[in-house]
Amino acid sequence: MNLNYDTTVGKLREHSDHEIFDAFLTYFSDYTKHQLSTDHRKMIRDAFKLKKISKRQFLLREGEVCKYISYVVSGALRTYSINERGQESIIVFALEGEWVSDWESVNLKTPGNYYIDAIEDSVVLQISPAELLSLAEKIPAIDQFMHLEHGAITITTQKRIHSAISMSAEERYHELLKSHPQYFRRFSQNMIASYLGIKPETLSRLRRR
Amino acid sequence: MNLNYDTTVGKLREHSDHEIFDAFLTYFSDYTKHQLSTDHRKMIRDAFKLKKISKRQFLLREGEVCKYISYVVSGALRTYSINERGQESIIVFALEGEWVSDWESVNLKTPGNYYIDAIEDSVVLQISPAELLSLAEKIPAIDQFMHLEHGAITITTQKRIHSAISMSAEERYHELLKSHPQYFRRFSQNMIASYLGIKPETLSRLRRR
DNA sequence: AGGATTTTTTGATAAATGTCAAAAGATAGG
DNA sequence: CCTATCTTTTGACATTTATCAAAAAATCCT
Repeated sequence: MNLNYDTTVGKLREHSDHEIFDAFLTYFSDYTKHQLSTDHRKMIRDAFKLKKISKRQFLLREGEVCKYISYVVSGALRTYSINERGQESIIVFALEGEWVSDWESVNLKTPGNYYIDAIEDSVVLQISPAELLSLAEKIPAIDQFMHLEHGAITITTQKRIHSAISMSAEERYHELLKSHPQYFRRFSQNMIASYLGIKPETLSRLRRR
Repeated sequence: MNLNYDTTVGKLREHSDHEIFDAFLTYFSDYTKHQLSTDHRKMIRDAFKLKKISKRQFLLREGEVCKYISYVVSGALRTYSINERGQESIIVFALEGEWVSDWESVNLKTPGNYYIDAIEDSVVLQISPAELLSLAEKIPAIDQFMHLEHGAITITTQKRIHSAISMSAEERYHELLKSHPQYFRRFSQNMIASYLGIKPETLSRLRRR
């Protein structure tokens, strides 16, 4: 469906596909403290689809049914919506080591309301929820990994909801500075504002203080 | 630690503990389409602790380490925080069939920032995350149940974040009316306002239109 | 039922944030 | 290196939401 940018984007050639999968497998066998048999490693390799996307390329558009959950190997992506007035709101940033998807669309198989695109040239590993569940049934490490990941995602979202409903724009800004200083290095202020749910002008004024 | 209100709250006597567990087991063997062996049913019964709490009683206070994940059998609870200015913000409502916990505290075993209390007389089934994981390892139905529940929770929180950062108070109010009309029947406007992240006065004014 | 308590509404005003327009500054690509 | 484009800042003003106080309405308790 999307072009494969391998041939045009030099940076994406830095690591071979083999090295990427290897790093991924090592990462999460460490994470779960399970040994992975050669057999299991092969099953995992076969189940995930490696995808390289360049800056501004889309993984998903509004109205499409989201087919995959994507693990970010490198780079940065965002999930965002655009409302009737043309206003963009960034729901999540996904950096290396994080998962991204339109969770409603991918679970319910309904057309989604979100766009997902790459903020930087990125590499992701994609898998459908059904395949992931089936892997989890066969490979305990994957099963455990999913439980752990879910726990981590739930913590993050609980915090985000808390800050969105209980803090002023200024407090949210300061909290984000503390909790995610990387965001300010990697993303434009327009994007930070959109993530905080405020206008770029407001963010600019908060910063002046 | 907490008093058991069985003897004082008539309403809580409507169902015997046995009936409650039975309904719970049936509910989720239906949900997961797995048959539960007598053995597995017993293991689940033993792992979950039934707790009856009356209106305004706390399941968790700020500063405590949250020990349990609670499945709401009947009634309604809320998770909320109180900031420096004494301002209450409701992070989630949990009705029958939903799970409630301070996810950060319970997963990281750190003192939490939230209160959890009962809005109505309620019955919950409690289990520690460690025990739940260990059950999941032994009982496929539980394992599958957790994966499904996590999926559902992720959908809900994604929606909540979206509405919190991309909508005005008025839009959030109308959305909540559509998505959760039960809330308006069961909870005071003070609580609805706190859930929407606005003042009760503002909610009252939105309603007038 | 009746008084106490809590919740909801209303009004006047203040504070926070948004809107629109334009300038200044930064960045990307030829 | 220069121009076109995009991002950030600033200003004037509009709108939304909060704050504080008090009245009205609903609910709780005995």
